[in-house]
Amino acid sequence: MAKVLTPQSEDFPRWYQDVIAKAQLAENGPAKGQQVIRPSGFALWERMVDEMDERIKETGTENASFPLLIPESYFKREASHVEGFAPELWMVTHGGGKDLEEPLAVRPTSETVIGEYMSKWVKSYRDLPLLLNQWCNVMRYELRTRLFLRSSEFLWQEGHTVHATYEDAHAFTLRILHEVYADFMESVLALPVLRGIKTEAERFAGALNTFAVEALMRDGKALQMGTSHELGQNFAKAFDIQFLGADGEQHHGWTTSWGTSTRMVGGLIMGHGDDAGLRVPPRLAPVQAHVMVVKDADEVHAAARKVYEELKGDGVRVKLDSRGDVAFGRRAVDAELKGYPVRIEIGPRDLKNGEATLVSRVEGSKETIPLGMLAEAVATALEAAQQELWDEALSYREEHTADAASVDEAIEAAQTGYARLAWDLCGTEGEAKAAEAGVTVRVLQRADGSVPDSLDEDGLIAYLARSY
RNA sequence: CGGGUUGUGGCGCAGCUUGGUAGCGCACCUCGUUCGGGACGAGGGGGUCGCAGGUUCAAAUCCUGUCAACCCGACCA
Repeated sequence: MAKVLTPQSEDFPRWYQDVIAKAQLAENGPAKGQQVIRPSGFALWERMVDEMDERIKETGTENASFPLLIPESYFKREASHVEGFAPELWMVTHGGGKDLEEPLAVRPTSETVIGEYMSKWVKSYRDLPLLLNQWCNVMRYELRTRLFLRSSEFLWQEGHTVHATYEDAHAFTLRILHEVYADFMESVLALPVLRGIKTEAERFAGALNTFAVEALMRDGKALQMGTSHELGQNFAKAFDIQFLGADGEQHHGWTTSWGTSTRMVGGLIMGHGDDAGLRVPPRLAPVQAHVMVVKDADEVHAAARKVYEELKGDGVRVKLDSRGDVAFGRRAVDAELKGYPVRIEIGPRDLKNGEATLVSRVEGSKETIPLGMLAEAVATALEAAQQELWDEALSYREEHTADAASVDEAIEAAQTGYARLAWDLCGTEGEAKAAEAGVTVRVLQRADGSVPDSLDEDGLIAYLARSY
């Protein structure tokens, strides 16, 4: 097999850049920190959007769209929010050739504009809960950028809700974390995630609590894949989101916000990719089966077309590669770079025996299958690939999680993965010390692995790691 | 803000010391032979050498200035 990429073991960041370039996923934009997402990369994102949107709607949340430009004054209404985001804001100061009376911020997140409208729309407890989501782009000024992981503009989904009580808001924050985010990442992306609560240092600006899901990449570094915040009444007070309760009194609402972004594409690449390129789990894959004409001959084209139609009819996302002017090896390497889960090679040799060759990207295996049994074999292979990716990622995480008895031990263990350390033995001082060594507390969990309701609980366990 | 490095076809680079017709690999185009793991041959297209000025018969090359990017440090989180 030709060496197409820098091996992961040699230089992981270089490997990451290589895959993105060679699989034609994305490239840098004209200005610093921008990214251009190419069709191959965007197809992955579109599939994520489809799956996520379905789960979001399942919670009763509806999609809407709010303005890209937000009056600067809105940001100033919530003190810690503006403080947290000020360094990352892009401001628009001119329009129509004139100075604007009030600068407009390019949204880095939309709590403030949406809060303004929630205030208008919520009058009665009967209006609650108000469950909104928008798919959009946001901009944050960034110095150190990496494609998909950190860029000055990115695509995401941001949910914003108002509830009548703390309990309802809290439960919804966790419902999103479990039923939308963790479920999508584990069952579709085949990436096991740690669910937990963020420390004060890592909390969203203006939130009461931030919950997150974290995945471990194949270089032992963690990646925050999604966050869900309970905002308490902070934004409700800043934006006057009040409702008349059944008791006849005015009450401030309890709000939440939650988001996932194109960063998940980076997580997919680094969570499953190998030295031959991407490995895309079948449930996500924009192309699940790649039907490849091996030899440029009429009967081969006809047979491949037939297989393509049959699989398509079965609901498989299938792509027919009938290019006769590109050598087999190059086409095979391309398919591996892009991580298509299964490939069906059809050539004269196969046809003579009434067979096709089924190649699994994940396992690297090849087997010949009678044409009549191909549909069934493809379905089986897709299921196996999904399971195999999950199993690999899970055992990788297990092998790269170590218990530590002190901050120093945790820093040491975090060089290769997660370090588990009793939060009592760490604390904010230990967290600061670890941060100096490039190690951060990713999430806190209860001893039984469940998600704490707040940081006040006793006996919490910290997961420390290096991270992106 | 300080120190360092680098700017040459789309990408990666050589050429600069010692001025003299801008080159190489990949990619791209055409034709042919190929096509079961990044094919081969022949031919071809594409570059104001970051920008400005200077020295010289002649500057990618020497000199001055300038801009930009990257790395290290500091600052911030």
